[in-house]
Amino acid sequence: MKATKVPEATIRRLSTYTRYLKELEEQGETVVSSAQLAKACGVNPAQVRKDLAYFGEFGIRGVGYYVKDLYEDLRRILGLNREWRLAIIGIGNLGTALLNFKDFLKENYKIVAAFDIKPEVVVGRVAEKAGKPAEILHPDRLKEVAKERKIDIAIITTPPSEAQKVADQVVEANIRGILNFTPAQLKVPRGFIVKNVYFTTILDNLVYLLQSRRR
Amino acid sequence: MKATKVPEATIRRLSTYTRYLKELEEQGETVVSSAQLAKACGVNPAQVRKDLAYFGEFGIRGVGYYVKDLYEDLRRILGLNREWRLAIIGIGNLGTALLNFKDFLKENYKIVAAFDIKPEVVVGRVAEKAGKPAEILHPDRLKEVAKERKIDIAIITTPPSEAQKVADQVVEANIRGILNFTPAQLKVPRGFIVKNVYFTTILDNLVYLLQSRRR
DNA sequence: GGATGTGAAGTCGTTCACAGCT
DNA sequence: AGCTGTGAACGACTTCACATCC
Repeated sequence: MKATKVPEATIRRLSTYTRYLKELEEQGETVVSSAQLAKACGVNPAQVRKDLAYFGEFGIRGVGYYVKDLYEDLRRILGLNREWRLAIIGIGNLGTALLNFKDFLKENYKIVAAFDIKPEVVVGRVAEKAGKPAEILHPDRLKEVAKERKIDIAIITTPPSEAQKVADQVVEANIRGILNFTPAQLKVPRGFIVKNVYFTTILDNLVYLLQSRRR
Repeated sequence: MKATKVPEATIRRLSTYTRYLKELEEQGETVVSSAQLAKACGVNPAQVRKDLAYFGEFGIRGVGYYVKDLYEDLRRILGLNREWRLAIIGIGNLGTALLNFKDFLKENYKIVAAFDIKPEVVVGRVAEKAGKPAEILHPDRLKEVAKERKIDIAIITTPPSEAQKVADQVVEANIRGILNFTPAQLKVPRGFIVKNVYFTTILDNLVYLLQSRRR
């Protein structure tokens, strides 16, 4: 057990491990080794052990890890053992998809609000897709609603040109976490955290790899 | 100019640089320094120069880089100077969003096919959103259609449980690039490339950071 | 003068290899 | 005997600092 800073990559992998552990648990497996976990998640066995070592000792030498215990420990470590309340800002195609996307979201994530500059325009689209009338709010109400509904995280799916302005409002509303789907580089004050989901960039990346290996 | 392997992170950043260069060009700027580029993209100036150094010398000492030239050089390096033909497999909420998502996709990406196991079920949804009847094909036709339409990249947006099966069909169709939006760990033979857009994982990551800093 | 290009130093993350438990 | 936990070796990427060139 250390107090060292935990690499970002470690957290990403812990998240992957939990998914696999959940599967194992559903299959009734009780024990798993670092080697097995590593293979399933495409990493080195020592890496698995190192990742866990940042947070304590979870295994039994000569045996492995108890699936259920490790699963629960990891969920606790990652903060997935409590509810996180999300708002989606920018109800275009992507925002709409996310609103309807509950299947992909783990149970501990709850979408509690949706914002768009043109509520009246987008409300129809969401309604027809969700099968019930949806409530879309104007971003000017962010601060008020954030407090009222205890929003933890803002997901930004506006056009890139609007993203920084929205981010400023999010900060103003004191929502500390931002998941940014736009390619814009958001600037936020210390204490706020932005994570980017650059799938455009990842696509570019894929293209580079494809292109550079046909030599 | 070196023949060393280029770090993945470098490619990601080059992609970011191109976006900023495009902006500069539109604003009529002709020259940019590594310091300016670095600031806009949130990295170290030396990093910018190192990234570029993998591919040659693009700047003029004492001056900086010509915006237009660098933009075009980077596009060429990344392989963005030709058309890439995409197929989307799995026309649920996310797949539908991507189909309607042309605004986010650069001009050189073209969606040329959409697949789903239940074409008749999803076709209505896409049609009404796109404003014109859409053609949704059954994945069994992947191989045939891939050849015919020269599909370069498959974007997988099926439920996680179907992802590996679909990936096998993609490989069978000899589509070399896969952009995987599911949390499944896809196994493909050597020569095929998978890139993951784990936004679920990134969300977990954000939660960890939020949770661990409130101490 | 001033900004690039780059070896060298530094930092961070991964893998090895083995001691330590069960 | 077997698998974890971990210091040490390794490797990869980043940052520094300065020589180089316009």
